[in-house]
Amino acid sequence: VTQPEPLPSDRPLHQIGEVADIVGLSLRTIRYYEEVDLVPASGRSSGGFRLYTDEDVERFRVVKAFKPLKFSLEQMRDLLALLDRVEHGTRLTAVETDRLAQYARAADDRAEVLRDQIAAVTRLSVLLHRTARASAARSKRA
Amino acid sequence: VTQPEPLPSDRPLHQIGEVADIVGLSLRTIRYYEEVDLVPASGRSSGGFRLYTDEDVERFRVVKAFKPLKFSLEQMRDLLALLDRVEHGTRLTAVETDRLAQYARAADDRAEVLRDQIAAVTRLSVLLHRTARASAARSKRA
DNA sequence: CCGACTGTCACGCAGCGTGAATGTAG
DNA sequence: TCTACATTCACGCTGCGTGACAGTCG
Repeated sequence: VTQPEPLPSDRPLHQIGEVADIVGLSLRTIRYYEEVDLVPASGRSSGGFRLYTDEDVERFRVVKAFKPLKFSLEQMRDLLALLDRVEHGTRLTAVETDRLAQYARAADDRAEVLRDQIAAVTRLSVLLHRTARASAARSKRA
Repeated sequence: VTQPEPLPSDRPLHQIGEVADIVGLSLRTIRYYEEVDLVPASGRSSGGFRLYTDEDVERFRVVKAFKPLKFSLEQMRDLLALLDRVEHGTRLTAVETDRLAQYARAADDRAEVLRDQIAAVTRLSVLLHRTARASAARSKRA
């Protein structure tokens, strides 16, 4: 009972500026991701404009989400490929499933680091606020 | 009723490797921060080794904490200078106090962005875990 | 035909990593 | 004297920013 696949002609195609607005990446970054073979455009207009499907947009979202995790290009490519294959209903091998789980754990670990950073930043922020207030109070008293 | 300042000779001096271990920065990074005039060494041994005071270490901690906030070098230098002056008991002008408060608010804003990133990462992590589990289950069934 | 959008170079910069060759500390 | 730690070049890399100049879209 598979859903009928929407025809390619049904899918809206986006040009680069639209994608940039949607996902919040610069044009340069989007082009760069193509340059390094991370998220190539699905097509080109007759005049040479890059055209992206909604799936492409989703890939950009994934990349953006994983960017702060500092994975290597190699790893990002691998991860995107795995997700693509899952999306297309392809069966993953045990090894691939394992890699997916590893990425998930790696993400958890790095998220932990990010949380620590936030904690440190927050502490400093509090200190700054306090210092600023104290400094303001002293100048009032004078 | 000022506390008697501890003599410089009382303060322990650290060489670069020790500092690196304490704050968790690479030697290269520490030298780089000196190169760009962010945290210069307080002194040098007779043979040319960089020597750092506990205050210097604290400055490295501040820089490290603010690193994920992506402030410019200019801003980091300014902030460190302000904190130094506060530390030394120097009165800040109203303008400076204001800048301090602005940095604090900027830190809050950027921390917010970091939180969003973590949320996005977490969502993706959950998805990955789930996908991996589903994939594993299917291969078992086969 | 106009203005907004996009294309491809190509240079530049931050923030380090990574040697190599040499000197210092204890 | 040994060796662990430090020094200064200096080149390399990633991840884009930022024009410049030309072509495309509607």
